[in-house]
Amino acid sequence: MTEYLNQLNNAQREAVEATEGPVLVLAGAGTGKTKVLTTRFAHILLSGKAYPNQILAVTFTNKASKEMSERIAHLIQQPIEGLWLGSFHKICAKMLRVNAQLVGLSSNFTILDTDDQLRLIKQIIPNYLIDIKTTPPQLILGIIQSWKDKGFSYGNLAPSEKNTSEKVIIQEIYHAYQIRLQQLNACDFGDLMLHMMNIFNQYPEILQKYQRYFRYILVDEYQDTNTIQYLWLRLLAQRSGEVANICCVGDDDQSIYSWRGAEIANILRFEKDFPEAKIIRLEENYRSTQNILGAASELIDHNSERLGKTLQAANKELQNEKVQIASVWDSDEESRLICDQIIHLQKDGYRYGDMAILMRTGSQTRPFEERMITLGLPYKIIGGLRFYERAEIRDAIAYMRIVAQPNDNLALERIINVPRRGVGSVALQKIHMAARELDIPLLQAVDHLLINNMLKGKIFTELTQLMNLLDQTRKKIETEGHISAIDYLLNACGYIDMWKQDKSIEAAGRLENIKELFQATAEFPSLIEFLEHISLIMDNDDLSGDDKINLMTLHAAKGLEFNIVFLPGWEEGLFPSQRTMDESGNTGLEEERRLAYVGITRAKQRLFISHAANRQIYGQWQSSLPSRFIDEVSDKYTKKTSYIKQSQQRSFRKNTFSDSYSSPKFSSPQSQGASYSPSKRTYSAPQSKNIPAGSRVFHQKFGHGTVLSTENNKLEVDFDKSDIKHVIDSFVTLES
DNA sequence: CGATTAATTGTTTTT
DNA sequence: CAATTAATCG
Repeated sequence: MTEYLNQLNNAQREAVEATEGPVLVLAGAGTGKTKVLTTRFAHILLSGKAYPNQILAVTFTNKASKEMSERIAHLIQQPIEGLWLGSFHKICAKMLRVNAQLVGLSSNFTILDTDDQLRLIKQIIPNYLIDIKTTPPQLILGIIQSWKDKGFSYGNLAPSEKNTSEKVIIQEIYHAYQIRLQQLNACDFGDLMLHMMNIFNQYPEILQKYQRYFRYILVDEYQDTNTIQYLWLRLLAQRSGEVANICCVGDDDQSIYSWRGAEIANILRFEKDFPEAKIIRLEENYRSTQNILGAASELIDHNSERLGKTLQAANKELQNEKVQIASVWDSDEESRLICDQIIHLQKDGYRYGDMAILMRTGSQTRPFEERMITLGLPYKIIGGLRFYERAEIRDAIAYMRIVAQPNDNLALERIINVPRRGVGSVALQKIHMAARELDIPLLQAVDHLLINNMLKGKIFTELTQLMNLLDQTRKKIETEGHISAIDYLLNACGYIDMWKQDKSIEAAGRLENIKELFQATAEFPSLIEFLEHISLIMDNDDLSGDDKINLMTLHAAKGLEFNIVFLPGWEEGLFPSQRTMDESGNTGLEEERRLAYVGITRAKQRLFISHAANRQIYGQWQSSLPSRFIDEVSDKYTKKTSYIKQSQQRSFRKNTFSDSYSSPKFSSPQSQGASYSPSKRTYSAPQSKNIPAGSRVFHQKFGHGTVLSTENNKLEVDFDKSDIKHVIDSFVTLES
């Protein structure tokens, strides 16, 4: 029965068994944080201390909560339902659906995405005396967002927050914005938390209900909680006259979201809020080799504001393998070097899926993508442009929204002229006027204008057709289900055709994405439930699975681990980012350093860091110095190699980073399967084929071109929109 | 109204 | 340099 406890070390076991009272677990990288959380959850259940729905477990990402629920189900040997397990926002949304009327919303409120928020702000701004040049809508939205993160409604803004004349005006915009949201029966991400906080404060009986309900509270990634999340947790945990059973797990060295309002101070404040709190440190690292861990520790030691931990490596393998640090001439050399190394390691038996390239910014993926396409290496980009943020997906979702909720004005605005229906700003203005005069939603206003013959010609026919289509779709949902109804709508309204006729390279990928969206829809019983789901979710990154090299930002890599990790672009200005240092000075620098620490500690066996002396920024070549982080790690754990001379002399050779490693030799099969789609941005090598010189071919990345010559499976192609390039034949399709 | 063209502006990081 | 946005013309 308690078999699962034997799998833990002493500190872990202590953290699991200390179920009563407040507990703070300081869990270093790779010390089994998730294991502790899930085992603790299972332990509470299996020892009969609480029912599944009496435990509140908050994580930061949906991905993390998904993993947690899977692992818990595995531990207790049965699937569990009705859990209060999810991201802060998801749990707040769940609570708010029940209590919506208390803040003037009905329970089917919409959750707006950034796009909608911005559109709303832009509509409001003209009524206020504010210069869009100096304070763009983005900035205004950002300030409102940060106020929400700190728990300020427009009415109770702290005086210190309105220290400039602009901010006083923005406060008024904030007010107007909230009024508009209420009219739309909508709220934004920040509101999910803020509304619940206000409800808790205004209606103590509701707060008490939840306090009594949740007998145990578990919090993951505690170092990344922002002020309002902290206040929310504290309200739920601090019952009067009782000691709360709250357990927070975090690592102050891995706090990398302060730009989003996260407060490391929360983790330091824990002891003050819960004086009798038990603090448990997990310091035994099961992930990385000693050299990797040593380098990480040395680096993070340069930070001053930390609680301090000493990580011990449990892994005694590969002791001679040092962290490789390479200097190269430019970013092209860098991607070449890393890709060569990847090929090498793959031949030595490592899987592509065990390797990752982690970088500071999303745009750094480009040179790697290009290199990998030419070499035929399979890769996938995790994060990047989020699936649900793509234009075609948002359009399709807007159609679903207007079907599900006819008064969703923002959705209508998005699709009313997509595909083109001749509705421009003038016609839209007319609809807006009618809606305002009669105090009705936009869709009704359209109806009104149509009935009274106030729209002419093309617009009249097109909009009449659209309105009929929407009605038909709503009926079809009843008879045929939402999937075929939506499918019908998108085809009949010409949206699908619009992309079919689009001759740009991305169009095919976009259609594929819409197909994928339908698949996702199918997993939900109703349209409403699907829409609720997507407004909160971001996890389209089906991590495991295919054997592909992982490309992602350092932020996206948090919580993951890989056998082989490459960290390119360690240059002053890029990493640490100049912008962060300008904006937040030393605090910013320390956060960058934590980001570097997160990057290093992702690696289990081998770690490669590199910097280029020259890099293209805004199309301009700029020379840059090695990152200061490189100097902060001593030779004890690292081996530095410069490739600069060779590369300049163009006598660059393969077998690059290290020639001294040894690993098992066995061939692993080349992965095959899915094809390259530009918007999904994953890629694997297809079968090779015979293409004679002179053929016209199409390349997913470079477009159309003529084959000049062939050599084995390599083609020399003169691309119409680009210059002559060498590509592998399997990346190209033959045209008639 | 919409399509073409000129100008400008920017690259963190995400629930 | 590319991608988005504003401006202009048809």
